[in-house]
Amino acid sequence: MVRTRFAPSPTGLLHIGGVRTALFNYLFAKQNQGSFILRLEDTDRERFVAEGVDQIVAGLDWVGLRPDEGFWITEGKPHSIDYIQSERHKSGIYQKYADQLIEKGLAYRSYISADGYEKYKDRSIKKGVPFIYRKTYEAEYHHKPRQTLYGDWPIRLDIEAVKGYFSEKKHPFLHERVDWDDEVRGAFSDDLSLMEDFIIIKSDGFPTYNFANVIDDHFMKISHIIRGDEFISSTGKHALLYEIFGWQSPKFVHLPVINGLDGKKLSKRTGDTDVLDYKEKGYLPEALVNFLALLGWNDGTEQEIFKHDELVQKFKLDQINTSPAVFDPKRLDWMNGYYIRSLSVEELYKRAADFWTAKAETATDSYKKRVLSLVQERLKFLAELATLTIFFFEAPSAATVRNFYKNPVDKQLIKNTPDLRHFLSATVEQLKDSDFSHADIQNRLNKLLKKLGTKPAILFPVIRIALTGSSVSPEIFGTIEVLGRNESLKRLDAALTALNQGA
RNA sequence: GGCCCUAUCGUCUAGCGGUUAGGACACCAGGUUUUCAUCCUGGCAACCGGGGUUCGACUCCCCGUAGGGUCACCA
Repeated sequence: MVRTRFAPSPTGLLHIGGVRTALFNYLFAKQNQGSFILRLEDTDRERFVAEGVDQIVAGLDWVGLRPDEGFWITEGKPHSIDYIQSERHKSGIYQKYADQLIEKGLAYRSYISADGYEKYKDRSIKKGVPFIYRKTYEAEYHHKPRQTLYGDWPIRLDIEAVKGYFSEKKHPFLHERVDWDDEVRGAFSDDLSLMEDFIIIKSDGFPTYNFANVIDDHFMKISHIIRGDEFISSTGKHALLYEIFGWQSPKFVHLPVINGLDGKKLSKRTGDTDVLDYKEKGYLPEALVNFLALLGWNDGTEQEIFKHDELVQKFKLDQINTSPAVFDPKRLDWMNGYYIRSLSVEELYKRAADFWTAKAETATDSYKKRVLSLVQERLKFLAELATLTIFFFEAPSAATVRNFYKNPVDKQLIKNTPDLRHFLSATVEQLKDSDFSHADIQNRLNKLLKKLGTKPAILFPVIRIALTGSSVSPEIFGTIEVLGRNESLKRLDAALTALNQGA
């Protein structure tokens, strides 16, 4: 039975890297008809951010990674506290197993203060020796208030004792090293003499990550630990703990990091913002998911577009890459645009509901849908909708129109200086009797082209400026059609007036 | 610094001893009645370096080099 977990710490927001990790856990679980579990690792009471919890939940919900079990299930269902470490801590489970280790002589309460520890560390560094804390230092360090209340001092694992323990058991390797396997990178072997007596219970009584992780993964029957590769270096500690407790270790899977375009760790500047920022900018969750799935994984073919179900079906652990990937926002934009283009207008209309300008509010649904179908192919993300469609809801100002005629951007309009007034009035004349269907507009404008003896590259920009107050817009016939008879003729006339006033 | 990981176009990547080193994004050029976009066509562009192993290495091994991770009472 495959059981994976995503175990974020609410010390900040849910970022891109976290979503990718959650995604891979989710995909692997779903593919194997297993369970995807969401666990909250909130043992760091000092850096706890309450809003972080809601944001993580909202972020996962938005990208559609619904946990099967966890401190949050789905909307409407109650939260479960069984997956919140601070709540589990109340049951005394972590302390229980720490006490067990103390009884066996494999762990000890460490009476060295954080300051004292630092002193030892500095001393070692000066000597040029790696700093590896051992129980023997305890004797050297006579801290006065040795008999303090329970819980005031941290508990450390006694590595030397552990070595002895496994040595007595004639374990083939564990008295010297811990061996473990990574499903994507292969065998690892960590030298125990290089592992310090790490803390398993902090002085505030809470377990450390290294300890809580092992206890929880064991009791939650996690089969595969899929996490970022920053955890590779602490996995030896986890593997050792599993051996000590005599528990079967889950499989370890470490994912390559995601870097920014500058090759360094993702930062705010390079795209690692709150996932919900992507929602606000109008990225489609399925596009983000598709994009993220391809960061560190591919199915060996040239396919790049994978629908949700396809990802679930095709995802393979052994196809995960070992080298870091760079988050390229342009590629995301392309993929998002691709997904937007593949939406039906009806669906796009639903998705785009929050992205219209204020002026668009009064427009009818059908009008907005027609506008949408005109701009759909040029949207990279929904937040672009407002600026791309503003002229469909608001006539350009006389000054803007005048300025575009005075300082044209279009190449042909710079080279040639048509009689603007004549062109505009001829257009009005030509369109006056049109039924304003796309075909008829096209037909009439083509006739006009002949009549004026000019080229599309000259006439159309002239019309475009009058209609949109811009040198950029969707194709001209469609724009006129959607704008409709009244508005089109009105704007053409207004442009004429603007020109006369400017002269 | 110790331990560990990684290394194919600018980017995501295919390759798993013999290929004209493939695809996609980006970029450039041309085409689709005008712009931008879409779409189509074409182009530019890569095996970090040095040793081995081998008839033959992008592929395997070693050493460099570069980048990254980690050395917390953070996860």
